[in-house]
Amino acid sequence: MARTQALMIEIATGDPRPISKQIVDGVRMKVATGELQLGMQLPSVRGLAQQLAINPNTVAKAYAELTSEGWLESRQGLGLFVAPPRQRLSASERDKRFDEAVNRFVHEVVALDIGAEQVLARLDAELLAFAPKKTA
Amino acid sequence: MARTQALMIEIATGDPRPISKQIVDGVRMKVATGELQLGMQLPSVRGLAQQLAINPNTVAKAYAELTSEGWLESRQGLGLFVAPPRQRLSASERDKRFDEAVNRFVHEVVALDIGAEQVLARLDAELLAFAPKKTA
Amino acid sequence: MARTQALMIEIATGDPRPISKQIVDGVRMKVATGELQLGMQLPSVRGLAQQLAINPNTVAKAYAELTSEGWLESRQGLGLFVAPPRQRLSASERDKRFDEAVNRFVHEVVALDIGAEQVLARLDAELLAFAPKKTA
Amino acid sequence: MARTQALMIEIATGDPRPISKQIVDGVRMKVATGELQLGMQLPSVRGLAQQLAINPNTVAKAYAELTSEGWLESRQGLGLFVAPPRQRLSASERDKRFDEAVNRFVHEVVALDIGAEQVLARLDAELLAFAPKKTA
DNA sequence: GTGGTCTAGACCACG
DNA sequence: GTGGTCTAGACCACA
Repeated sequence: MARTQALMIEIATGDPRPISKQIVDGVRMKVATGELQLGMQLPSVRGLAQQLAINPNTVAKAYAELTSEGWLESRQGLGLFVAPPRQRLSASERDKRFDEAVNRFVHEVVALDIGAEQVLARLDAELLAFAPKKTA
Repeated sequence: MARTQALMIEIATGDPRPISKQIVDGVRMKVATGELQLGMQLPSVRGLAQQLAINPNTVAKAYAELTSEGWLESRQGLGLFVAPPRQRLSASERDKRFDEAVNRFVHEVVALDIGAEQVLARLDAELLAFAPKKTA
Repeated sequence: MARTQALMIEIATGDPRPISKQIVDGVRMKVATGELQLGMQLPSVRGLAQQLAINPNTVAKAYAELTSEGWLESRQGLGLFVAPPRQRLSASERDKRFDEAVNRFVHEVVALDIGAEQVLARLDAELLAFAPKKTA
Repeated sequence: MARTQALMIEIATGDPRPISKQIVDGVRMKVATGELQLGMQLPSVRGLAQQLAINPNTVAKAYAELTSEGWLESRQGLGLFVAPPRQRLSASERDKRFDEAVNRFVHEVVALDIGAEQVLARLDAELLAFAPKKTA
């Protein structure tokens, strides 16, 4: 019950992020937006590796990270599934990471000399795209 | 007022960015905010390296990147100075980097499961702090 | 400053835990007991791998897990160091994991038909050995 | 009173233990606490497999392990029954498993940075709940 | 079939 | 020198 059709994860060769991180980000995104819902099965390590034409170990590494972060859970011999959401980080840790992310982003944007209005408008649009969260 | 007093750049050991990038970001930030103004001289490679207790090669590499990007210019035998503002990046390059920054930031925020309103409010405040740009 | 002498981590072939997990547990233990103190450098990936006669990737995997858990932090090109302690898990997550650990342990002990007094005495001794925490 | 009503063993999808081990642990627990008493019959392999919606092979494997450990005994053509209590494990085997369990538990608790007093108090309560052992 | 671990060896960025 | 990533291929436990 609850199988994924294809799970269109894309990896871009030009992307500076390592492949495994792209997979992690992609899956995390799809779970956050509800495209991947609670209990859904993910493509197999070997399957996704073949689909993306990369080494299975790379996929396994990404899945392992997602599992240790609590996004996925493995059922022995069956595969990996979207795990029930739970609060994994302490409030202080979340705040710290949020601060870091904001700082880095502001640095970059200021360095590019882009107006505040433009930045906010863009982010408003991007973030609203993630408003419809898990329907479960 | 053509000399810098100290150039308080800070290196954080916990920061995931390489040290050279921290320097580049820091200088770019200070130029963008006007803390480092046109014509001001930067600390010498050896001086800053000693002040930060890091390898001079690392400082040199950062300065080289800033120079090639047009933020600084070297005057033979005198040292490095803040360069006159010119179009440092092509429009397409700026857009590309902006897209990347936005993408990375959105990814991180989604991963932390922080609401769009909170993100926008925070960024609004942070960006306004940089409104008084270059006095040039 | 603050180098490790040898860091006697031991891996037992008879141990059912995978090698990388043994390393993770060992380091975590030494940090928790203060044997490895804040800012101390860990043996290099290649060095520890050679010392334990295992593959460097296995050490790297263990170190990566410890880093993502917040026990260690890497300084580019320099090595890995004990990170400042911070609260990484939410209270609810901690409680959940504690419950799981207690449950599993009680299951095992009951299955072995070992008296409660004996269990408590043993644990009392084991846990007190970790009383002298970080002197920093 | 030689028949079990249902044998409420529960399988948790999030549990890191393999399903077969969950069954073994569950049955061992129920025998140890006296919920399953001497001579009681266990549900059939197929029945339990259907009830838990898992592969019959998995149940068979768990029953085989329990039988080989002396918790259950099969009566040809009748089914599996709780075996009379005998020394199921040698003293050295018991000690070995106890050591392992203690070690694993201490590792986990240390990793969660939970105080010794809290751990002991909790275990004290949990273990006392199992004081009324086998009525046999 | 599934995921998990380990080995071996390569290449990269950083200092 | 340091850690980080990726590939290739092997072996294991589990269902």
